[in-house]
Parts: sequence; structure tokens; C-alpha cells
Amino acid sequence: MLDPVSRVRRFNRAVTSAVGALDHSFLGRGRPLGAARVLNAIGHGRSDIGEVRDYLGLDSGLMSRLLRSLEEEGLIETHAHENDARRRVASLTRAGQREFAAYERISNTQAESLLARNSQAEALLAAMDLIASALTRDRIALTEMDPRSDEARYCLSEYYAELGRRFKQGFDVSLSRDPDAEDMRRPRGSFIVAMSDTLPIGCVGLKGTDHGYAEIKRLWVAPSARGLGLGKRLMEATEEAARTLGITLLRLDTNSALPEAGQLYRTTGWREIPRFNDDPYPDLFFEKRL
Amino acid sequence: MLDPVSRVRRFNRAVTSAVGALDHSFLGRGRPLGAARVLNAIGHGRSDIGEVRDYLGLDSGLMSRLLRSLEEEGLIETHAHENDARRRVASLTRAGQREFAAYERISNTQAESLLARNSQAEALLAAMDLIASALTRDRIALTEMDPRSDEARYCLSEYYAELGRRFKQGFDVSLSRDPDAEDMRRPRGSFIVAMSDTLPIGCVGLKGTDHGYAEIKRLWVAPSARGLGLGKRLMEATEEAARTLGITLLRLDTNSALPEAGQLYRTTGWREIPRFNDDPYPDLFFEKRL
DNA sequence: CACGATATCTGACTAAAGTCAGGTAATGCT
DNA sequence: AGCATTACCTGACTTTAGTCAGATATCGTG
Repeated sequence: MLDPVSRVRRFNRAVTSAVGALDHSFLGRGRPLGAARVLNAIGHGRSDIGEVRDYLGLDSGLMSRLLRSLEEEGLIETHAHENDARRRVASLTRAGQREFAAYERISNTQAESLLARNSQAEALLAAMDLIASALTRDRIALTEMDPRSDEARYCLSEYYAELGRRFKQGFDVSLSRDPDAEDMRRPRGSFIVAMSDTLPIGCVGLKGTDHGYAEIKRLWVAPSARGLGLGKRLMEATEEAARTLGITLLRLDTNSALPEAGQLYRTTGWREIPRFNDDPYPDLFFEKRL
Repeated sequence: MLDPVSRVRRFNRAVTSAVGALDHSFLGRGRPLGAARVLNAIGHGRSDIGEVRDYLGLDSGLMSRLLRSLEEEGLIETHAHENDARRRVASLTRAGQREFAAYERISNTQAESLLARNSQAEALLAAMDLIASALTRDRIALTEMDPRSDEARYCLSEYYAELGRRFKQGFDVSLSRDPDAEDMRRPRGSFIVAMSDTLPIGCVGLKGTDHGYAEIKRLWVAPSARGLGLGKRLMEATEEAARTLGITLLRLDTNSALPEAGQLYRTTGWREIPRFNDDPYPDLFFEKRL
């Protein structure tokens, strides 16, 4: 009862019955669970049928029948894929959207009631983020995104908030307007976001300059995702992006108030160099040749 | 993607697939999930068939058939209940114990691999405890137990550890030998443990004295279970136990370094009284007449 | 001891999920 | 153009889960 494995297993049991309860309430809409899951997958933007099949782990015959039953109910329509007529894509009809919305309401309501029952909501959410990140760590996707996208802006605002907490002298939030966004778009640079499911949990920017090198900026990993080696993965992905852009020299600056960062750079082929800019915040400078 | 409800739902998705993976690996032993679950429930000590049926939420007809199939496999035996021949109790045969052990290994292995993959194991476990307590809060059972039982001793050791952290002057652990255990057994007193599934998450002792009152001691609630009103439930349960023991006056002492405790007492009918003992640690004293 | 309640079992179902062996059409590659 | 591959569909099937209406035996109570 006290050892780590028992604690994990207690968690499993608690969560199994909660998950079962949600499934059960899905049945309330008079449709088998399999069909409901397919409808929801399509509603969440998985239009490609093969993708849905993969995601839900269904046999192609079973998948086909579930699609047919949803079609007969008038909830979805299927079309041939525009570039490959073997593949099919599904989309919700008007009625399907209504039905999908009803499932969404069920899911949202149960999530809300879980939060409402609990007076420590923020602690509970933090715990959930941590666990979700740990469970899906094999499925963390690094995606190049626009630095002005919602996902990127979320990461950046979290990043600046954390700098504010970590730096003794605080941090000037006006800097977070991000004048560098232009330099972090292809072909000058790149911006990579780490997504766990739908939640952004880390980012890194590659900022092109006119001085013969590119800078790595704004490396951030959500607290709930630390200890998973995500920082390293993000760095590797940016270096790869830099190579495809023909960049051969990288620089970055950081602050000694962020010791994890310095440690990461030192162990992955970066070498410390003298100050190369006049930013007030950084006090450590690194360089790496690709 | 950033709002609380989305975070809960991301957690749900992550956990659903983890749970599904465990179910799937259970299937690897060539037995339908239903039968495997019954076998495991019996292995975990739920010998009474009605109890298993309740726990797993099965129809009695289905339950009956699953038992039959396990019997035919030679994994369990059933007997009439000793005090009530309508009821049946099941027990594992030698072969059933082996099979149960194999399922246990699967569960343990997946729990271990989850922990091993994660460098923040302690944070992960704390998060799991918190969530498990929140999800099973309706199923927290308060049980009278011997103050020397494993469960009680676990609670007490956590309690003393916390006192050590909270008190500026530290706390003398030698006191945790618990010389009062005798006075916390019926008919002199009582000791109540709050169990969430198999994990003790809180306790309270009622210590009989020869001075015309009984004392309430060692009220503790695990950090992962705070905010659920468990302290209040424990106090109510002890007061109820005191009534059944014919006790009419209760006293307790506490320390102002534990403000939640003082707050709880003041709002539940206790009144502050002058010091009534010479313990070095407490500096606040309360009394309540039943 | 009669009688209603309780615990389990049996038989006869239905629905849902999953499997598997072809079949059709489009595609990619030589 | 020929041919293997891919993506999906269809038909025929099995297994699992779940439901429901009795049947049987036992228990608690008056």
C-alpha cells in the first residue's frame, strides 16, 4: 500500500472507473461506443479515415461498417481524397455537428464537475498535466509552427512568466511583444513547438540574423514536462532545421539563474564564448558549429 | 487548449489509452477481460461473490457464468458462506494463484516501467496520489482500526514526519513509539483510519483517560487528500465513536503552527480552554461537550 | 412453520465487437 | 502497359458482453 508500484496501481484503479463512467454516459445517446468514438474522432478533425482507424486501433472491416452506420444515420458524409482516390475522407453533416456537440457537452460537463467538486482545482490540474505529459511522452510531437500562432504565443507567455519568477530583478514583460517573429519564419529561421496531444508543452526559436550565424532563442519546457529529455529533443530539432536552412554557425545566450539550461548546452557540444550582444538579461554565451 | 476543461480532457485521453493498453495486455493470457477481472478481484481478497459483483458492476447472471468458466478452468473453487448458505464465497486454487500472480506481474511491470521511464518519479507519484484521492473522494471509507496496524502506523509516521517539517524546533521522533496505543483501543478509546482504496490517507485517535474526559490526538490528513473535508469527517466519526463509548467530554491540544487545525476546531463547536497538560509541543487547548 | 426477502443460478435471448478471407479500384514503379 | 501495392469495402463468421424472466434454495421474522 505504500510502495511506488501500489501507488501507481491505486491511481490506475481510480482512473479506470472514472473513464468507464464517461464511456457509460456516452452510451446515453443511443449509439454504440464504437460509432460514438468514430464520430468524435471525425469531429475533432481526423477526417482521413485511415488516420481514424489507426487512432482508434480498429480493423478496417469494422471501421467500414461503423462509417456506414453513421452515414445511414445522416451524421457524416464521405468523399474520395483529393490527391488519392483510394483514400476516403469523412466530414460531419449539419446533424453530425449537432450530435458531436452533444458529446462534447457530455465530456465538458464531466470535466467541469470534476473540477467543481474539488477545492484544490489548480493543484489538481497541475497534477493532471504532469501525468498526461508523462503518459504521452512517447507521443510528444515536435512541429514547426508560426511564431504568432496561438500555440507559440501560449508557450512564449509561459516562458516570460517563468523568467519573471526566476530573475531576481524581474523581467520586463513589454519584451514579450516579440519583435523577432519575422526572423523566426522560414527561410530566415524557424519556430518549433512541442505538442502533447493538444497542449503545447515546449518551444524553441531559431532566429536568423545578418551576421553569419543564427541564434537559438526562447527554449522553454513546461514544468509538467520536465525530466523527459524534451529540452534536448527541441535543441536537436532546431539544429536539424538550421542544417536544412544551410546555417553552419549557431549562437545563444542564457542566464546563470537557469542552471538546467547551461548544463544542457555544455553536454551537447556547445562551447562558452564571450558576450556577443548587449542584451541586459543574459550573462552566459554559447556557440556551436554544425 | 489552455482552459481548465481542456486540460482535464487531455488528461482523460492520456489516461484512457494507458488504461486500454493494460486491459489489452491482460488479454494476452488467453482469457476474456471479464473473467480476468473476476479472477483478479478474488485474488485481491474479495471472496464474497456479491461483493465482487458489486465491485465490478456485473449482472448476476453474467457473474454466475464467469465464475463457472473460471471453475471449469480449474482456477477457483466456490463454497457456501459459513453463516449464510445462500451466499457463495470463492477462493483461488493452486493454479488460480499462479494465474493471479501472472496478472499481478503484468500490472506491476507496467507500473514499474511507467516509473522507470520517468526521472521525476516522486513528483509523478504525488500527482497520482492527489488525483486518485480526488477521484475516489466519494469512496473514502473511515474504518476503526487497531492503532498498531500497518495502516495506522503508516499514518502516524507520516504525521510525525510532517510535524517535524512544520515545527521550527523540529519534533522528537522518539515520541512516535506511541505509548498511547493501549488507550486508543476499545473500550477505552478508538483509532480511525481513512482509506481511499488501499491507501491510508488520514487518521485520528480517541484516547481514553482516567480524568473524566477523553482526548482527541493525532488528527492527520495526507497532503494529497486535503481540501476534501476529510478532517471534518474524521472528527465527526471520532465524536460518534466517543458517544457510543459513553464519553461526554472531549479535549484536545494543538499548535498554532498548524492553523488549519485550529480553524477546523473553532468552526465545529469546540471552545478554547486553558492549558490542561504539560506537553511541550502544544500551545492551544480546546474542549467540547457531547 | 408460513411467508416475504435475498442470493445465486439457468436458459434463452440480443447487441456489440472483433476476425478473416476475399473483392474492387486506384496508385506507384519499372 | 504490366504488376505489385495500397486503401477500402463486403460477406460470413465467432466471441464477448449484457439483459431478462423465471427457478431454486436459504434466511429472517412473526
